[in-house]
Amino acid sequence: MKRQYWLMKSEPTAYSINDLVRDKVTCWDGVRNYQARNFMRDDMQEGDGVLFYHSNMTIPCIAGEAKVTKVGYPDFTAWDTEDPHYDPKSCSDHPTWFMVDVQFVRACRTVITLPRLKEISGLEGMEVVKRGSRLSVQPVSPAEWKIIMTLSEWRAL
DNA sequence: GCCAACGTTGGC
DNA sequence: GCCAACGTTGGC
Repeated sequence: MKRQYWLMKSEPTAYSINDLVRDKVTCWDGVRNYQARNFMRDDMQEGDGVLFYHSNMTIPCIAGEAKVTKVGYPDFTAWDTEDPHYDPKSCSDHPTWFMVDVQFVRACRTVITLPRLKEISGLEGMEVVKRGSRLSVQPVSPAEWKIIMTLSEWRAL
């Protein structure tokens, strides 16, 4: 299948691009929204591009690029009663929640802020620039991806 | 810290 | 199946 692109939100206090630099690969656990779950479970393919987005900070921003290295599989943190995202409705023989693995690709030399994204012609349709957008995993069109790749210098590590 | 927007829950 | 109440997300 043709390569697809995504934007994935993380609160940097919980998990930041620097954490991904350190870990190289991480499982994207803790998503508890059906629409976001469906993207991870049904649509994401190995090699897909990911924009790593820092949400819930003073100035939200795209902070780096990652790629999908493992397609959707059950989010086992949902079965862990100690986990903050524990969900008693999910059981291991019929999991409710799914996650993917993502691998660090490169970081923005200077992050691409949300206010800036809103000013860029061609990005008006992006989910993340829309008011009230809460979806934490969202598709990005090839055209949008291409534009965003020109908006920062990218630092491979 | 506030609050608008949104998703989920549960009573009916 | 409707919808009010509630909890959460996330920009500001």
